Amino acid sequence: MQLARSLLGCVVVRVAPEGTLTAGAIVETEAYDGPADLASHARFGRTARTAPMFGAGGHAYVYLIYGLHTCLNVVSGPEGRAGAVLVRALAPLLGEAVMRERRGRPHDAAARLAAGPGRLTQALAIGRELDGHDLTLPHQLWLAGPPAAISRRLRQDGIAVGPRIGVAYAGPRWATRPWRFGWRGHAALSRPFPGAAGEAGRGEP
DNA sequence: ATAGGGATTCTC
DNA sequence: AGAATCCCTATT
Repeated sequence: MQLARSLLGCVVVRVAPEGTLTAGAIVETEAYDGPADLASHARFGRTARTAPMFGAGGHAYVYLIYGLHTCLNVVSGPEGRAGAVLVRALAPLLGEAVMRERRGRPHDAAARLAAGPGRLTQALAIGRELDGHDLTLPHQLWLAGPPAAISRRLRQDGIAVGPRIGVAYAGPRWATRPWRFGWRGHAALSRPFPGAAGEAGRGEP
């Protein structure tokens, strides 16, 4: 959970094989724990797919969801201890035009280009070939610490906390755990946080 | 071998 | 509200 919080404001840098550079600041994350966490892919123990989750921290865990979308995770903790943070949304910093072209949606607002785990990986051209990739080295895909200006703005706006998305199957105990973190009020959030100002749910009688 | 389901997104 | 889509997991 510490990692999920501290990743907010950090910059994801991607250099695609063609040399195309894209980058964005993380505005939303979700924490997933080890085998005890019934919402985590680690709940079945170590398998071929989830092996990176059990590996050394600072590496990527990239998987395919719903047969169509790719999700990027940052592995946490020491080797042997499963855990990862899903990166759910980025605020674009570099390569907006490239992201828009990759998304194939010319009319999308800049802040929406990487708002959501699937959109994010599409905008940065992150595929399963990067599964297990070391994110601490400046090669292909890596993480940079939060720039001072971004860090300052994040501090001013605050961090919103809420339950994780799409994990109802894990049962109430795990589905309601407040392990989703976001830059409060940011336009690049994948969706609003419950109780967050500015966007209410359905009207209440 | 095969069935069931999903850390999503877009359109109707 | 519902489809698209395919890999992973579990079961036979």
